[in-house]
Amino acid sequence: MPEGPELHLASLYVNKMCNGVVFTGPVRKSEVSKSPDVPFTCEAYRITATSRGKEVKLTLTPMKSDDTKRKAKKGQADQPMDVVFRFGMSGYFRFTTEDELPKHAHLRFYSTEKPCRVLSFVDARRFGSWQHSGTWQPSRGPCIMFEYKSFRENVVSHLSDRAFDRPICEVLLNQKYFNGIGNYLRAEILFRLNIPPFVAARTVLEGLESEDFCENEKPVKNEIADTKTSDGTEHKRVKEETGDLLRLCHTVPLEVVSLGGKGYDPEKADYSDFQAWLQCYYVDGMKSVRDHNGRTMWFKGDPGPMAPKDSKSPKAKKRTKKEDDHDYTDKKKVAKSRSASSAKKKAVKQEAVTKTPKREKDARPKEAKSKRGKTDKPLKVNTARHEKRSTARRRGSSNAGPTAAGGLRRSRRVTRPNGK
DNA sequence: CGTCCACGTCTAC
DNA sequence: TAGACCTGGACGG
Repeated sequence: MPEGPELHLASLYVNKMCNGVVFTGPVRKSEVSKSPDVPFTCEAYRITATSRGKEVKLTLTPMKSDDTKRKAKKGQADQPMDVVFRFGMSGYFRFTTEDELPKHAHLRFYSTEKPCRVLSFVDARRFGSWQHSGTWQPSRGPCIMFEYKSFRENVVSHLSDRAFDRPICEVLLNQKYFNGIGNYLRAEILFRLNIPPFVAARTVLEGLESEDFCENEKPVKNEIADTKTSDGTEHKRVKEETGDLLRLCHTVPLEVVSLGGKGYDPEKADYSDFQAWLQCYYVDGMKSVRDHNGRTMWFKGDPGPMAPKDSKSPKAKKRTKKEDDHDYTDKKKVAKSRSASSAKKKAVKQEAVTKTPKREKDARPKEAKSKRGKTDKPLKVNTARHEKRSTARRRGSSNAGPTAAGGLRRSRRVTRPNGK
């Protein structure tokens, strides 16, 4: 989930769910988490949230009480504390009753409610992190959504930075300049402007002004015009996006925010709106290649001059040694055995804490290129009916597969929503 | 069962 | 510029 829009939706979720709720006691961390303990405990405090780019900050505010004046009990906080979170690949917040704690709830805030409810930072992969008494990470630039003006100025005034020597698609992931842009957003943004992903960033950006002169232009609705070409293939022509690249880095993420909860609230695990919103990322018919950092770049048309020279011979990687395979990752599937009886301590299977070494990569280059004429597949499969994503599922280039941002599991939509 | 893939950083050679 | 860090879902055999 986590790109700028999801982090912001997470902050809205926290503010909505925790409005009026009183929290109490210490902040609790899971056994397996490597992030720092949060040294905060208070009889009664409130929680509010804000977001900036790809970070969310929770503010824990002690409530006034008689105790406060009487010099609260030792250890009790009387000053607010900020905890800054980064979501990694799988982080999110959930507010549930105590007995419905989600799996992987690594940091928890307990309310004073009767059936106690808990605000949890949930993160299955644990790539996320938090820092107490924190501030926004200094190395990250202004938020693309809510600090638009300074975001623009920061980019435009630093175009001489060597960072802009790289392909635009890779620079868009540089959080020092594009705090909030992630893998699906870079694809959607470049796609809207038809910018080849592997063109030098400076080339694409030079000439843009610090000021956004489009700001007041009415957002011309993107018209979609279906046209038939000689070969009978149906094409959809996207009519002019308003604004330059930097403006789209601001408006496109905001479109996701406006989609609402669907994008975030895992509760209603309904990502259909989000899926329908995607025009390029993981969309059937689009191309994809690994960028120089091993991340999949989705695009249409020309990849651009700086495209990876197919260099990475993924296959050359060969098997990784076999020797070490003894991961003692005791997989005790949570046998939902409802041993309601006493001892609840050990019952809670902990995530493996073994330090077992060597496991394979996450983003490792894979098969590449497989040029294929556009021949078959006139991408107009609305006939469907039972249509199980039966479509070819070649990786490395040219098209989709399952699972993606926001959980784009299952079949991919093949036709644009507004395409007729 | 095993392999591949995933919305992102981090640090170490 | 590679790995490291993780879990789990989709798929293939």
